[in-house]
Amino acid sequence: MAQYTIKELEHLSGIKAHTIRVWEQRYNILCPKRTDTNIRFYDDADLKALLNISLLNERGYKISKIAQMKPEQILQTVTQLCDSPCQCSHHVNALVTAMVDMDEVKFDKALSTAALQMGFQEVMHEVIYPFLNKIGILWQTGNISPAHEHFVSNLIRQKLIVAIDGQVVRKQEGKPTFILFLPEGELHELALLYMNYILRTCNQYVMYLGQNLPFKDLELTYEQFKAECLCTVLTVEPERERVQAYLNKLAQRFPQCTIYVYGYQAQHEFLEFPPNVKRVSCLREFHALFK
DNA sequence: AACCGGCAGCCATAAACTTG
DNA sequence: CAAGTTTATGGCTGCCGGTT
Repeated sequence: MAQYTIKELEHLSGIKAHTIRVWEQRYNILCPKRTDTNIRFYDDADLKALLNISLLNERGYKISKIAQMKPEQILQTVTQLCDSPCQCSHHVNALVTAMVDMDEVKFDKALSTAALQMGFQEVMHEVIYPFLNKIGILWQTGNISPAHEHFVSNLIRQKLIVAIDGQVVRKQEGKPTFILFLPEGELHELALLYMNYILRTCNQYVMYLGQNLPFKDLELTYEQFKAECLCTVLTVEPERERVQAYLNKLAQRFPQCTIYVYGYQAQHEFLEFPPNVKRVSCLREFHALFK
């Protein structure tokens, strides 16, 4: 069972650590265990309870009212609220809960109901991305196990692949070709898959080469198909110090291409983008380019 | 020993809300 | 609408464990 510090709870629930302490002191909301040195730590049950409370609080329920409610009552009210459409944060919370439970059915159900209510693209932008951001915070602190990471990324991957499958685009004369790839050592594929989906919905012709692609193979494919555009996502590779050199290498080796670069490593302020390399700072922006 | 970062606990205050 | 109440947030201080 996972353990969380008060800071991690703050990130996951959006409730400030200070406020969590005050609520505990005033209303006995959450009674965390303590270390020998009196530091609070929380378990999965605490996290789930707080996610529900934060949802009610967000919807205007006063904390004093919530504190008076019994746990079953809170659960019931949350369920009622979740039935009303167009509320994104509860979908995100549902995903976090399903993840800590490693409950595939629940996870799938959360994704499906969200998709039913708002459509797949909106779910990607409004639910899955906020969700990945939230747990990204946990990944950085090492509190999420690799098992959790695989669990969620595989399920989301499946959804994306099914969605992509439904978008067949034929090569036509005069239509540009996009090559999508991740650099060597890079395995974080979700964003690249989503770019694939976006391009196909915008009726663009895509060659998807996937993760961990050696530079040589990229060159070979390029030579063979003469693509007009390249797209890539830099999450951990290349490292901070080597990103600039990598961008320059791409620009120099593929001067005829427009190269779109997304991902954490592409967002650093100090980077200088060569004229044919475009920084993608969010995927909505990327989508807007091809509408 | 001096310093640092994170935390608990207390107090003050701003902002939102309720009541008469 | 003014006064009172509730709630969230920020400041401050001292404590603790770890580091230099």
